[in-house]
Amino acid sequence: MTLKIYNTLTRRKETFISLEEGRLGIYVCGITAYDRCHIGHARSAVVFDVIVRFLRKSGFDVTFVRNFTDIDDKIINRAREEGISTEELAEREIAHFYEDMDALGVKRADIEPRATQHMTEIIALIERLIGKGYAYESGGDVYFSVRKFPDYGKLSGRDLEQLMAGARIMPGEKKVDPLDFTLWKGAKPGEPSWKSPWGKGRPGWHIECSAMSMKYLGETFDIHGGGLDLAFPHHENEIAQSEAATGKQFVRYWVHNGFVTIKGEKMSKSLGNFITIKDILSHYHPEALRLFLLSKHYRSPLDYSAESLREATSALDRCYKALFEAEEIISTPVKKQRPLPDHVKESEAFIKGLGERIQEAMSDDFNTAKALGHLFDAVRSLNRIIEASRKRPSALYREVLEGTMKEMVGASKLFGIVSQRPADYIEKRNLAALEASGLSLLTLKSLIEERNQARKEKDWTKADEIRDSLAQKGIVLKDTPSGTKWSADF
RNA sequence: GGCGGCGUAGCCAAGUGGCUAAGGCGACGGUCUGCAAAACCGUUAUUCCCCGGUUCGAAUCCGGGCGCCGCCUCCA
Repeated sequence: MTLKIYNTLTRRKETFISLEEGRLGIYVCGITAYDRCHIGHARSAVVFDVIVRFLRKSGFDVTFVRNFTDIDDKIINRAREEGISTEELAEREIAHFYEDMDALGVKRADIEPRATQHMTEIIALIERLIGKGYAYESGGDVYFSVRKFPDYGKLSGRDLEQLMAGARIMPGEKKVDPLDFTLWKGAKPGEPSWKSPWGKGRPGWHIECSAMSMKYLGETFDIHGGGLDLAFPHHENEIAQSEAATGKQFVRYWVHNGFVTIKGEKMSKSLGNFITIKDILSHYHPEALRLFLLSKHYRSPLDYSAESLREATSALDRCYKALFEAEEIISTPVKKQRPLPDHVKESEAFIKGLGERIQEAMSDDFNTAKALGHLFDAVRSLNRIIEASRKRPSALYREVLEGTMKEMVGASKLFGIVSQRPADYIEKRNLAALEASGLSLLTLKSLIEERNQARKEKDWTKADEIRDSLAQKGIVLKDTPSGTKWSADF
């Protein structure tokens, strides 16, 4: 199946062809380690996590690189505010990042390079640019001469004259041209610094990504990703640095994810309207967050609200509930070998095609929203099979349910959802509800017993009173043929 | 101001020239139930922001409006 990817560079959906057959390299800009991650970071992480899973599932041998920026102005300022070293701060925030990513089920990249561990490569790249006349040293700083790189602006679609209008030379900068950007910053007293041919200093933000991506993936590689806000100037500058140095195309496909907004506005550190991953996960299941983040196409803006997370939770519940019911039926012995109705066979065949439909949707520029729609179609079909097996049990359902469940759980792996055992998911929710209700399991059971006694005596008023009072505490009762069951209010 | 994107049901969201406009959340009716819950079945956009145009045919392409958002400064 051909894979189509929207390439920011060409502004078109293109057929993806890897540089080397069966293998590909992907580099995604990681975080600057100075603060906790918010949902915007979660979106980027989850989107590329799913993209990498999909590429691997499609048969590619993927090398996935995601960096950490562990030295820059923000880190220096924040460390100073907190009275700790930049290393301590970066170390702490990288640990926080892993904590969040592990909770979210985002897999580690194959290589996770840090800027401070690649000074040799960074300095070598800057020297190469100076040697070729694309960069110049000025009073301990090194700058890139934007005007010497004719392709500048090709990614973000701007020309130099437009950029001139907004360009300024900040106090303390020693640029020749306001458009030029920093490759190396001379150290001010008290700042962390590394030795270089231009004196002590530290790298600019853009050069580290060029140096590290090319080190691990080669001078030309397949995919470079990141948030849409990085397209300009960060990625534009990466192209300029890398292509000026090598004379080769830097990246073949540029993939940018859209923003998470809140009340329609971009969520960002600078606006202060962000919600951290940690905060969200204290209220919602990590898989509900993943489902929410994947519910819309990765390039579109995605508006966060508590309501949207609740909806995602309901949708996730729907998946788990269906699988849980299916497991229950499987574990209930049935002797009769009644033949299965045609509609059950149709549903079974339909579910068996799920993986293929998801593959197709994902092959069209990673259309997770469409793919998830297919998953929910399968949930409905599974529920139909469950319904039928409840009406007319047959031992033959066992194999049907096992096969369809396996297909659905297997397909969901791509999205990193439904990864728990359904019984565990349901039980965890139920126990949480029980705890929140303030009742003990014993009390709850005796209340259910009391109600069933009332039901036997057809004292509906009393039975309903008990049920209503439990419902108010978040415990829902269901009277099923196999007895009364309690659960959280899903 | 320059560049880019978006506007599909009550809400979220796929679909970007032709089969009944996916799916989720919610609401309503039915089956089940003592009544419920869950699940299933059905209903919930004769129409895709508005106005023109191209076409045998447009939510989808083109032109013009209106509205919203992003980038142009650090930001996933």
